[in-house]
This record gives sequence, structure tokens and C-alpha cells, in this order.
Amino acid sequence: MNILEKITQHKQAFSKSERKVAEVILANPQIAIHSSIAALAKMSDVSEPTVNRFCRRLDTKGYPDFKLHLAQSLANGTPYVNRHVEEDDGPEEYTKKIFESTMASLEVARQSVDINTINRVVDLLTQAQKISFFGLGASASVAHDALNKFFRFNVPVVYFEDILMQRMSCMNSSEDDVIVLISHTGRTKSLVEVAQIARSNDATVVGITSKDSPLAKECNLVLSLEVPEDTDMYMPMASRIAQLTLIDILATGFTLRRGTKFRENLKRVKDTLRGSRFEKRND
Amino acid sequence: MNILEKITQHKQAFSKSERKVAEVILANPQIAIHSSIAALAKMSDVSEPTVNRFCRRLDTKGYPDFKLHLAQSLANGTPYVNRHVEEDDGPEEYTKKIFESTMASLEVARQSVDINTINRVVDLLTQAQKISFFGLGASASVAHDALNKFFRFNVPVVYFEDILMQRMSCMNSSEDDVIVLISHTGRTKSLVEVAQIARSNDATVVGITSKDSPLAKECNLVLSLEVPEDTDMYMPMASRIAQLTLIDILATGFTLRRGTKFRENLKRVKDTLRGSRFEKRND
DNA sequence: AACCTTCTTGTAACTTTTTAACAAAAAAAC
DNA sequence: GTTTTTTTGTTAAAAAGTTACAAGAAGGTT
Repeated sequence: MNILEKITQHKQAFSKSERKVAEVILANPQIAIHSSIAALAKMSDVSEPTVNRFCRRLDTKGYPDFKLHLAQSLANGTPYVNRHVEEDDGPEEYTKKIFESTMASLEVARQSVDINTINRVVDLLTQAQKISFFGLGASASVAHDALNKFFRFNVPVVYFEDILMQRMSCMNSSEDDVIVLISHTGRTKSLVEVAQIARSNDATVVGITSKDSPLAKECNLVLSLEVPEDTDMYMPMASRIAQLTLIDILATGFTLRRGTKFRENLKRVKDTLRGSRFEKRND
Repeated sequence: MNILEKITQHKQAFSKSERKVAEVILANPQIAIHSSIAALAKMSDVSEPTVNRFCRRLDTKGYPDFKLHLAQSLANGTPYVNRHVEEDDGPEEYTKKIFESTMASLEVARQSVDINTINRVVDLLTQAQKISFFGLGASASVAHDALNKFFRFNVPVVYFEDILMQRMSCMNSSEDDVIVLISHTGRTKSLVEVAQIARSNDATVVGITSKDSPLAKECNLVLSLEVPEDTDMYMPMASRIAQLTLIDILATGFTLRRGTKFRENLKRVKDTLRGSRFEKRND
């Protein structure tokens, strides 16, 4: 709670000398946070203990603690909020809004994600014979990204954008295979069917999707992200970023589980790419 | 400037003992601001003057001043810092770290992005006859995502993952075409060649890439994102998320520029998808 | 390997800052 | 007008932070 507001509210409850202190602080808080109790007492024309008592009356432990609260109030406290883009926003506004909304959504996602499930999914992935990532529409690019990540791990990984290929792939799946299905809404019919096919072949189905959705019901494990959908622009934005971050987390968990030796392998994969690149000059 | 970030950036410049202090503060900044210099020294297992020197190295006047800065950073709503995943992190730790690093990178990206260039790119895109999105490797999924977004706008949009297709597509490009090339490093040889081919056909080339890179030199316009590369895990994570957010911004700028009528169109596209989905029950 | 230099770290003394205790003054109550 | 309560300041003590210096570690040189 903002301490500057608190001071103005409390103003009546202060004594005469304490009010003097309040005036000085409100007049110029920036100077106050950089002053010692002695300096502030002099400015307010009161004694030092009075300033201390003033601080205590605001439920702080003493002067240093009060300064801390004051500093926090002054720090332009604009936490990221999901603000929608408006019709007449200029580039500056919508850029800012989209960045902030994205960060706000990630914060929400972070709090809603279930660590336990993540751990279990990582477990499954490390033990899988084959890993498949499927998504449709906007979620296809998320699956695509997952392919990229897991491909580097030198494990059999599969990705199809085509619904028929997805179905065929699932029909040929077996017990030790893990199928990761990505869908924000979890209501895409064909993806639900893919899940059913995979299940009937005893493959393990992991859903990165909305809780309690039709798709979620068909999955062995569900990683749900409670990201507020951005309805304004009619295209998924934040949800997708959250999904990607989740993929990053799974990939990280995967490498950690595999140990140091495995990561040396990763470095080698990266080094291989060097040939196809322009060297970075160090001048 | 956020002092938590400053600490992580400076980390290399610190001495061994100073780094101990840094660790303790980063691990739990909230506790740090409520501790005396003696308590913090004890927690970090160093002497008090070392803590003091640590503060000075961060351009603060001393410990109290440092605490003030720290308090402000925490209040700022962005306690997010780019912390690297450690060998022995559990699911809880790495999940937290990845979410926070991603958010920290977005914050950095937001500050480094050039609004003016965004506006000019949006200009170009709205006037383009045909828009192409090309990327390779990890950036391919970003291009893929861009395809998904712009496809909904009912404009001629092209995406290829195959380098030969990319080249052929560029050979057939003309003056009114815009080619968007995505590459974090900007050092991928084949993508630079694609840029050259496009340029020689008078197409406009926009690069979402690193400033001053070989690719950047071949582009008409460069959207650079100064995201710290995550070298630890040998795979691009944060950079990709920032690129995607940039795509979101371009897409949003695009729709805003096109006006209300155009957005009604978007809604229709979205409604069309409904048939392929399970209805959401409202009970 | 011994020596020197430079950088890092801790100890001890010192200064500043903050807080506690008490007494004087002011205000309020009887 | 006296007593009680509240407010305020003075003094002293405690706590916190800083400086100066010396011991120790690290790195380079002969």
C-alpha cells in the first residue's frame, strides 16, 4: 500500500509536530529518501525522535524502514497489466501495450502452472521411445518450435502440421511413445480425435491445453495454462507465448535430467551449425 | 535502471566474495532489503566491508543507498532478472527461472526496439503486394507463426522452411513485395543469400535480426532486438519469444492501419473456424 | 622456486545514524 | 487552579555503517 497516500489519510491523527514532518515529506519525497533522520528533523524544524515517532505511527519499524516504504512508493509502480489495444493507438502505444500484456500473461501463466505435472511430463519425455508434437493453426508453430528444440537432443521426434499425417502417425504409435498435443482452446475436433487414436494404441498423450476441455479429457496428463485469451484482435497472442515458454521449460527439464554428458552433446550440435554461418569478428 | 539486472550483468566483474553477496541477494531480494549490513554479511559468509564494497561497485553511495535502489527495483513490478538455470535446479527452480528470464528479456526487448522502424515496417506491409516470411532452424517457427497471423488478414502471404523454395520464391519477387527475414544472429549464410537475391529483384527486405550483422547489412530495414542470448542451454529461448512478440506487434499495427472494416473481416475468419470445434457449453 | 606486485579480504577503530529513556513543556480534564 | 495526560525535546546509549590498514591470496617475473 502506497505510503504517501497513507500519510495524507493519517494527517488528522498526527500531532502538530508530526504534521510538520508530513508536510515536508509530501512537499518533496525525493529529497526525504536521501536524507538522514537528522537532516529531515532540521528541515521540519522538529527533533529527531519526533521524526522517529512519525514513522512508527505509520506502522513502520523506524526511520530506515519508513524510507524503504517511501522509496517503493516513489518507484513508478506500474506492474504489467493486460491492457487492450485501442482503435486509435499509435505505434508507441500498441507496442508498449503488447509487450506489457505479454509479460502480464506470462506472470499469470507462471502462477497457474503445476510444477508437479511438469515434473511428470519431463519424466515421460526422458523415457519415451518417440516423441511427437502436434498442433493445428496457431498452435502448429508451437509444435514446430518444440520439434526444433527436441531435435537437438538426438531423440526420435516427430512433427506434422497435416492432420492426416498426424492421424497416421498416431495409428502407428505404441506404448512407449509420447504424443504432445497443443491447443489453446482444446476444442479442435480433429485434434481430439488424434488424441483418441493415440490412446487406443496405448501411447501416452500429454495435452498443453485448457483445463476441462474436450481435449484435456482425452489426455493422460494435462499441462494447463490459465492465460486470459486476447479476444480483441481475434488472434491468439499471449497464449502462444506461454505455450512456448512451457516448451522451453520442458526442454530444460529434459536436458537437466539427462545430465552433464548429454549437454556436451548439445554443444557439439551447436558447433556443427557454425559452418553454415559467417564468423563473428572479435574486433 | 533495475539494480537486480545490474547485479546479474556485473556478475563477472565481481570478486569471489562479492559474488557470494550477489547470489544471496538475487536468491531472495525481499529478505535483503530488510537486513542490516551485518546480517547480510553473515548470510553471505563474508565480512561487512565486503558487502559495502559490493554496494559501491554498483555505483551506490553505500549500503543504505543500495537498499534504497533495491527496494525501488522490487517495487517497480519487475523483479524479473535473467537468471541462468543451474545444474542441480529442481522443477520448481528452473520453471521459475525460465519464466522470469523470459519476462526480463521481453522488458529489455521493449526498451531496445525502435518504434519508428516498427511504424515504417507496418507501412511497408500494408502496401505490399505479397508478404514473405522466411527463417531457418529455430527462427523457422517464428516465420511459421507470422504466416498464421497474416494469413488471417487475407493478404497474399508466403512461408517456406525449405531453403531452395525460399530462393526460388525470392527470384520471382518484384518491387512491390516485402520479404521478412528472421534470424537471431544474422549470420546464417543461406539467409543472407536469400536477402541478396530478393534485393536484386527490387523487393523490399526487412530483417528481424541482430544489429550490424551480415544479414542486417543486406536489408532495407532492420528491426533489431537487443535480447541477451542464453548461452547456457545451447538453444535459443528468449530471443525467439521476443521475435514472436514483435510479430504480434506488426500484425496489430497492420490491422489498426487497415481500419474497422478490415477487423470485421477478421472476426468472420474466426467465426469460420467454429465449425471445426466443439461448442463451448455455457453452464 | 623464490620474489615481487597486485588484488582481495578481514580486523579493528571510528563515525554516523538511529533509537531508548527520561524530563520538561504544553494541552486537556477535572 | 490543580492534576492528569499527551506531546516534545534533551541526553545518552545502542546499532549500523564506514574508513584505514594489514594480512593473505593470486598472479606474474626473474
